[in-house]
Amino acid sequence: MMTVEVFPLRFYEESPEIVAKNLLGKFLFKREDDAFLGGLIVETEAYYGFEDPASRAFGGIKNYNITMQEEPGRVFIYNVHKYWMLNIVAHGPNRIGAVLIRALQPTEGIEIMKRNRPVREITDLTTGPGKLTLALGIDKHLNGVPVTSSESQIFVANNNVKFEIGSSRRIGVKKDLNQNLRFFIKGNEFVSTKRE
DNA sequence: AGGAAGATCTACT
DNA sequence: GTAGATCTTCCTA
Repeated sequence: MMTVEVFPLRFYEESPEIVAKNLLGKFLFKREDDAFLGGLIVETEAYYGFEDPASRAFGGIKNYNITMQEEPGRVFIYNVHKYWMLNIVAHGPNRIGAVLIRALQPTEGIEIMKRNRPVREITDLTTGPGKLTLALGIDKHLNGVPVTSSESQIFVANNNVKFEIGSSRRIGVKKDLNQNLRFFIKGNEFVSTKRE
């Protein structure tokens, strides 16, 4: 693998919306023995705290969502409909928030990921929040792990690419806020849905 | 101990 | 476009 440049904690100490956009085009890697699984982040969604009816923190801090209000730059994982959702905690001081990783463009460990989640087309491998956690072998045990160190089992690394950012309402959300909080790389074929 | 909800996915029509 | 399957967690009793 190429040289790895991770981001410091302050990269994640911004509003979820800002971090959601800043994470696009960056690498996400998960360590698997001697191999790395992962790829480019091509689709994200921002979630806030008590004021966001779609947020896991809506209704109060509980055991299972406590990570959302703790230190930014850490993994926050919860379950929905049998699948694990991968988030990265992102918020200013004394706030609550996280960024949901919705889709990856696979670049590393593709063979292993295909074993974890057999598919015919590579465009089916990690093009959805539940799909990518299965392919990368991510579950609740990674909850709280910092993505700010390349020594972590899972981390985010820098990458310099140019692209246009598209946005839309969040996917699958019953009670959404009145603004676009889903962001994706325009024209990328690994975005989970064409909806804009 | 049981019921309900959910930021999903797949397979159909 | 929609129905149904499926799991983890929370709420009430």
